[in-house]
Amino acid sequence: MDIEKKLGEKTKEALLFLYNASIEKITFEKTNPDFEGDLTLVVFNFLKISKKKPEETAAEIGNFLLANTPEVAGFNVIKGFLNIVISDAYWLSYLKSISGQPFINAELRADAPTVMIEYSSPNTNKPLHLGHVRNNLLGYSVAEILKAAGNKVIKTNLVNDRGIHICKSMLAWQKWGNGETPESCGMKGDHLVGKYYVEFDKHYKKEIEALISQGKSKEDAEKQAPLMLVAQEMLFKWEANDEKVRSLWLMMNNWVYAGFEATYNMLGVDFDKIYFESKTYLLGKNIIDEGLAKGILKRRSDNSVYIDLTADGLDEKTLLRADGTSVYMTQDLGTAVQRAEEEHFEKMIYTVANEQDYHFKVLFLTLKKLGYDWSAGLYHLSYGMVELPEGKMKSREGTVVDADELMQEMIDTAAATSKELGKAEGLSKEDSEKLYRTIGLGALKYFMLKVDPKKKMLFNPAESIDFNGNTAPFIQFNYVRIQALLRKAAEIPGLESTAPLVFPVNLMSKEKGLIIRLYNFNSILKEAASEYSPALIANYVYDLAKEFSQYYHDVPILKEEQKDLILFRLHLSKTIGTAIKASMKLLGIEVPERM
RNA sequence: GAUUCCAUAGCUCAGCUGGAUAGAGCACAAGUUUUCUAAACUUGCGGUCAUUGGUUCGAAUCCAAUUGGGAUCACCA
Repeated sequence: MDIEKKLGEKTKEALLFLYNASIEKITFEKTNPDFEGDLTLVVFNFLKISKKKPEETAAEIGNFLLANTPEVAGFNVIKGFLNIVISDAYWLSYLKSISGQPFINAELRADAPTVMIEYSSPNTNKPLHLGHVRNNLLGYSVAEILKAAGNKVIKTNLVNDRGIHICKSMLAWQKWGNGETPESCGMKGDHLVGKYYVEFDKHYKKEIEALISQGKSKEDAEKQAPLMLVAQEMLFKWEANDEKVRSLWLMMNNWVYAGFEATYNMLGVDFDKIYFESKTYLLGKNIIDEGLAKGILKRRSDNSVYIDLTADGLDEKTLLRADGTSVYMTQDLGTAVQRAEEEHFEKMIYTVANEQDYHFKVLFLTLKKLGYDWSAGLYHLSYGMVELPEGKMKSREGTVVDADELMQEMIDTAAATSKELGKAEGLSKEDSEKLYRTIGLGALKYFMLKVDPKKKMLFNPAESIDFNGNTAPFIQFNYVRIQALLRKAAEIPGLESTAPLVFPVNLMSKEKGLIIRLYNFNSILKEAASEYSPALIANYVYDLAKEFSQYYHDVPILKEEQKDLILFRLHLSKTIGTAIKASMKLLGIEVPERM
């Protein structure tokens, strides 16, 4: 049984017995490392019922717990803090109970809740950049965490494959591309299409400048620039199913998909279901009609349709233009309803940057007002943007950090560092390249996931991402040390023991600390799942690896003289290795066997 | 103007649901390897938790105001 739960119940008994009072909720904290003990009960809240001094109250409860709870080995009182020492026997029995168990139970109950999580959702007019990388890693990791916490997860991607931005790339390619293809120029398809998106912008800006110098306002110039007019015409043709435009669109989008696939593969993310906006952008209009019929939506005199959310502290939101065409919100309404009809889900998570907080507030509230019960399960996983030292990344100004380039740089750095340290000696070319990928991409993923998703994060291209300290390579390194120990142990004659493990009677403080960290895994996983925060897992696994690193440094394992102790320490190390690997998997990070 | 998010060491970040002397990593300084992989370990340096006020036995944490910064408030996506 969970030791905190048990102590909580015993404490309730103590309060009833000592002070004839019942308290609903008892919580314990980790004991401050400066004091002896494992769990601490703060008794200030109980002074009202005990009517005694803090020290006295704490001592009385401590004595009760000591007398009535076999797991409690002792206690000490400092001011209002009751520091409780849990017996080594309890921690050892806990370690025994998880022996050989996987840290994550993959088996799902038949009635496991279904969670749909949408992430990535790129535009198909340019390659992925660092902002997408955060989105992808976050979405993938949250999906893994939710799975591990016992949910059935459906990963989806809503690809924005139509719209004016795509037409801009198409038009520029048509005008200045000379028929070049990814094959002919050896460029990844998404990068090639992105090149023409930038090309469009370059010429477009010149046209605007020319118009402004002719005396037009900036606003008019942007609308009247010939290139923009042609791009818009292209969009109309696309919507009218014009054959030529459609086939150009299809060809260029396919280039992009091939490029994205390569990036996704390298990042290690995947999807169960991919939606395309070209197929969903017309959805939602019927919902508008229903909403109008119910009187929830209103029509303006110019025929446009809106919902009035001013009573909820938001604004009036237009849902259909005066000409009857949809806006972004319309198709988001439609897509949500379509998904709810296709799949039963308890939760649907949208992984989208926090610049769209307002959009999702409106979306969820509108669905609620339209009477969809399932809208209560919608959640916007709003994450902070990745910023550069000079501020926000801007694709058109070329200040973006390209995803493919960054990943390659990380792998190259990993390779250079590995060679420098002589870590890759004796590995085949294939194995060493796999190792560099594992380390380089691990460093990148950990760097992005260790930060609280809600907070914006800074990336400074001038400072390379670290491989030392609080990083994935450090965690991987400690996993590797454990595997090296286990390999060596297997070669030591006579060490292999088929007899049951003999656990020591007393634990070293580092050993106890490590077992307690293992014990904490489940509650951290639970919290990470309910907070949608891979950062909690990242911090956890770093702390575990760091504590192991200290243990490894201070305590002999294979060099220990007593065979029983060697086997015990190996067993503990192996269990820690399993926990590290499982935690890293939740972050989408692999661990190597040697490095 | 309205709404909203943020502010912790030189830098990047933990510290959520109020608890003991605010923690890591990087950087900087010094040390540790005939001993299981030194991408390591140890020690030192470094803080008015933006400011002010409030609630409380107790506030980095909750509330309010102020200052500074970001985002949003389109018949854009």
